[in-house]
Amino acid sequence: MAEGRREKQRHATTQEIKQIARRHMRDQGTAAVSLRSIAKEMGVTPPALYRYFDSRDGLITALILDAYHALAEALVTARDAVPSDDPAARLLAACLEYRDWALARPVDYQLIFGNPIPGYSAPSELTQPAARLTMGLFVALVGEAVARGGHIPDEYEAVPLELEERLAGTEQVEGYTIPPGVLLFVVAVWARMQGMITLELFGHLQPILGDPGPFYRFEIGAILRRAGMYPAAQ
Amino acid sequence: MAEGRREKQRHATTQEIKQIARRHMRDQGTAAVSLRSIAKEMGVTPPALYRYFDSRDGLITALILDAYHALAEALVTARDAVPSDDPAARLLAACLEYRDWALARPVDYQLIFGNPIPGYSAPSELTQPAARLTMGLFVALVGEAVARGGHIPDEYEAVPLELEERLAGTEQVEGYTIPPGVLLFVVAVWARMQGMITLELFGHLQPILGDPGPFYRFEIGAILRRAGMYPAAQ
DNA sequence: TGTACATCAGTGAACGCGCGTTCACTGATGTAC
DNA sequence: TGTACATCAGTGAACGCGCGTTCACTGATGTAC
Repeated sequence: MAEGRREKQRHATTQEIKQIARRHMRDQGTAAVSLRSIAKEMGVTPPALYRYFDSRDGLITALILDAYHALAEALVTARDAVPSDDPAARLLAACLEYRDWALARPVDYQLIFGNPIPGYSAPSELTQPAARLTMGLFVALVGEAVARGGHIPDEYEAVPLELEERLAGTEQVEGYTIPPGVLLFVVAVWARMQGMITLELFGHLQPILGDPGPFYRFEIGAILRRAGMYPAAQ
Repeated sequence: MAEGRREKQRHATTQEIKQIARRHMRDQGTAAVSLRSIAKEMGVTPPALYRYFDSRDGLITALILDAYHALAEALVTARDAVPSDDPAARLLAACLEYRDWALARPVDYQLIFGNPIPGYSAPSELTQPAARLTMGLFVALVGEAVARGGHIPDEYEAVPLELEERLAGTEQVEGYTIPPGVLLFVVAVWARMQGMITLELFGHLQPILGDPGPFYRFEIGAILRRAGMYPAAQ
């Protein structure tokens, strides 16, 4: 009887608070989260929320951590929807899900990759491990793709000296060792996704490209093809 | 006597207000700009500021437009510091300045490329022309580089149909016609710069790469080299 | 099964705060004759 | 060169607002015997 009725209730209320907070952020910007307005919507007095979070910052920290984990989970789900004997297809699925998730949950995306709240930033000892989840996932996917006939494009194999030194220190990701070229390649792909998505989220691509979706798929396709990691057409 | 003493004073005060607003944004986040705190720092009562801006939103709009123009100007200056008979070197200079400017004035960068202020976004009829300045500059630089022996990498020449249709509509930029491949290539380069810079600004690259500078230069170098637009070593 | 007690979710009043914006005004600065 | 007038920067009081957080409390829910 570890999880009694009270614990369940408590958990449900906690979730409700976070859910409303996310919606407020979506509707009025990430800085608009306020305990009073959440309480109002729940039909409860503001001090009641202090039973669940010790301060407004505590709530925000929880939202940020949730966002990290939700992103990682979404990527894992997308990856695992593809048979594990086709690593290229799994990698592609994860790359495409990255954008889909960002567009579906722009607030969570901003909590991770944008200035979360004025003057506030989540303690990095909490966010760093969460951030590693996503990197680790892509590193593993590229690693598998390389093992199955893929190859890092030339330019990432010839790592410049000043970069190589640094990368030697971070060779261990998620417990297993990866060559600097792979890590560099992953970071490069990651930055490209990031760039296209933030430009799209803030409306900079639409005036030029209309729907940015085809461009995203084109760019991802181009880089993966150059790495021999694009899934064969069915 | 078009610009009398009063006009000069007025202009100086307007600049002072914006300068303080920028500093407050830098120190406490972009949402922290408040007329009252600016007035306090200037040793003036809050209503006095209404002589210069008709509301808080008006001030923010001015800051955003300033940011666009400052970025464009910085790029032009960096470009023109390189002899015009070396378009590749000019292009590279502009790409590197893009990051330098973002790091030097992160607030202005966020005003352009991030969620400026909760629930507020500048009227697009004002920002769009300003945004075009930057795009136009890169388009022109790449155009010149192509005319001087550069070439768009293969993958951007073979534009997918669904993209080609849309690009046909925006072929005119800054008054002169550009082929879809060039436009696509420019957007791709832009997105890469964007991605690396936002990741760096929010501290996501440092845990992996240490100083992200070498990585940025490496990536820009790689894409420009592949396009035959990397300046010859002196 | 029934009672006494502990736990804990939520209340209601209050605190001090900074915010954008309005209004009628004062007094200095510039302009026209 | 001197005076009358218009312009305009800035004042001070006031408005109503929503905010995070504290505190002593009530009353329901669960637990131990």
